[in-house]
Amino acid sequence: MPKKKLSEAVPGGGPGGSGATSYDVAELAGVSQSAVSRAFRKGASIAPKTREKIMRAAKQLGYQPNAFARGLITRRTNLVAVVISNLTNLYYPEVLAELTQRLSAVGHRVLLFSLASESEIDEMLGLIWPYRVDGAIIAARLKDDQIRQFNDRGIPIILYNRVGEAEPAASVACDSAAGTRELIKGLLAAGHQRFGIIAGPEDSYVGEERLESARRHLAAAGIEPFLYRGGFDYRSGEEGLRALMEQAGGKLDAVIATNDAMAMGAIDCARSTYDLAIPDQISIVGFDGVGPATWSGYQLTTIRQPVRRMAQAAVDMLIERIEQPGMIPEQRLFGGELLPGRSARLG
Amino acid sequence: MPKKKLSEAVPGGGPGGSGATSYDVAELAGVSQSAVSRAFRKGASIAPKTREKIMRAAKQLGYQPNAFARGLITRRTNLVAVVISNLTNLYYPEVLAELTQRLSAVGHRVLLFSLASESEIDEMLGLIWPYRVDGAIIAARLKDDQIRQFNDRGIPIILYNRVGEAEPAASVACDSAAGTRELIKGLLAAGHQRFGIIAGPEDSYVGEERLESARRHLAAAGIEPFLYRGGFDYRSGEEGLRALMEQAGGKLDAVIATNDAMAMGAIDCARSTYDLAIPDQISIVGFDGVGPATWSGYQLTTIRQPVRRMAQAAVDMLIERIEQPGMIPEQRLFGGELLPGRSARLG
DNA sequence: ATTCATGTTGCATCCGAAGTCAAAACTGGC
DNA sequence: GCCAGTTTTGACTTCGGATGCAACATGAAT
Repeated sequence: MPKKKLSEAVPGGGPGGSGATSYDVAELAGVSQSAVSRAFRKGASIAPKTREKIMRAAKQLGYQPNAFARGLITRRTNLVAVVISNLTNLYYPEVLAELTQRLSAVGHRVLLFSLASESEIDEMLGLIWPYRVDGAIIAARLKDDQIRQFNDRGIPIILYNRVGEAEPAASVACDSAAGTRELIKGLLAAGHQRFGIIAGPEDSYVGEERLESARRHLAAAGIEPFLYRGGFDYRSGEEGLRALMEQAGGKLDAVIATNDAMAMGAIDCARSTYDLAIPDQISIVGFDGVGPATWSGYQLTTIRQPVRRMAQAAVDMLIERIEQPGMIPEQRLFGGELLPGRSARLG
Repeated sequence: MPKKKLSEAVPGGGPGGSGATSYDVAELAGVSQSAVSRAFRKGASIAPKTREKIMRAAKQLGYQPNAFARGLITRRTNLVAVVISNLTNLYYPEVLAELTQRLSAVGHRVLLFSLASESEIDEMLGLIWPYRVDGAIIAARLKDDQIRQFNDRGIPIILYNRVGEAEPAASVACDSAAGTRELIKGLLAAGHQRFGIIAGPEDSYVGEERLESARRHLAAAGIEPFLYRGGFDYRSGEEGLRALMEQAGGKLDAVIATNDAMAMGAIDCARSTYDLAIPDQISIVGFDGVGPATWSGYQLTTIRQPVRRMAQAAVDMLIERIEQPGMIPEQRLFGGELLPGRSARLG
């Protein structure tokens, strides 16, 4: 009785029960298990008509190679971890959708992790390791030692809109500084004098970059802006506008919000609470170019991140680093597109 | 030489390289591989101080059990497939965030699939099978034969805001009919006479339910509404309002949009194109209760789906069915919450 | 017909953890 | 100190597919 490892009779009795294995297919096709394995590996040494015979048997049994068995032996899992800090942000769903589809297109599956707070990262890493992912795309703030853990394990990662500090890490980001500079150049050219900034939380990398850039360019024009710190959400925008108006004694020419959600909050607040006409009485700009920014109720003046290109780049870079480990981490910075909108007067 | 299967010297030389196995830990701790395995399985027969010794060795090597090896032998992968048709919808990111976090909390990982179009489902199923997921949560429209494939393979699924037709399937949904009835009851009580409906695409299950319910309740009051079919997005809402105004000869009392995004589009269009005051000159209602619905610029009158409770229920039901296969599929219908908002006059 | 190159095939082994089972190490009672 | 009863332990096998290697088939060249 040389045949072994044949799965039990299918419980349901129907064709293609859950557990057809390569041995089952081999038996039905009258070949060895190795042949079945080869039939499913493109480029393997197998006669076309044998493959065809095997494929026919496989289809009949509803056989699909077990990714766990395959991953165990090949050490390639075709899994990519995607870590996104807060999904309820308006911006990330778009990124996630792009990443998921592009990763699928190149044969990888997405293992999704979302964080309720950045402090959960270490805990989450412990959940990633067992799955031996081939790589990771991370849109959350990793500390150097966390990046190092990936490097030590030889798992390539791409940071999305973040960059490593001491530890080398490949990254894809939108040029926040340049985008902010464009906006400010326009606002200054249009003659705005009294500026307010609605910034994000201090632990946001892009938020700080945008804030920093805004301050620098305003300072170059001899302007000291009022500042409010929010949480990147709509309510922070409303609250921020109120706070800034207070600080500025009601006289504010322009408000720079470091993302669109806050800009929209500021716009609604300016209209409803202060009865200001936008952009005639006050200019408000955002950053990101999320969907609602182009809604006719807002028509936000903002910088649109080239999400599709960025996602494509992240996936390409990751695959490249998976195929060819040990490459020097590359950093790609994308320029955003200025959406003129109608929420600000630009010169 | 009885010791075998020890991994090579760690390439990086650092502690905790990528490939520590249970054999490595066993050697370092001076025990057998079986002991290591037991140390990581709660409830296994192992002396507390042996476990401690092993855990220390494991930590030193950065060892984490290989989920692929474990999954292969236990036939439990701790993976749950989550399928979401279009992520760029405002509603689903919230659902996804909830699902991901709750699944994590019960020890499951999310394998995410997103669809560019519903026609890709068959293709996507082929990508799911190899991973032998323990279960699936599906917010996309499955045909009966697709549901059957899950049933045949013994993979429990929960349909989210969808229900099976002929084929039995567990599901979690928000009661669209009841929610719509509430809205219409209110609108009728406030004396609205001329109604328009901005519906979603015909292949949306919830969309059709809401439309159907709206028509029925209006018919009961002897009202025949104008109808426009959109695509569930903001632009459809704008376009829809325009189309309805045209149909109604500019005289429209109330507009029922079958989701919030379209309702917001309709509101903006009513204000900017027709210069109508909301809700004084026209009432507009939505459905879902997405984030922007409560923004002060909209304050949408809508039905909020209890997303958190629904996600929790979906996860609970799924886990239950994973632990105890063969249960009769249960269907849970949740009532929504009426958010009065300020976009409609309700009686 | 013989030889050699090329293309296919099957056998045996491996990946890494989990579980079975029998042997070994404790435990307490006398 | 000995014995029965209970933990605890390690050797061995298993999950399902991939792959090196040797055996085999095929066809062309001699």
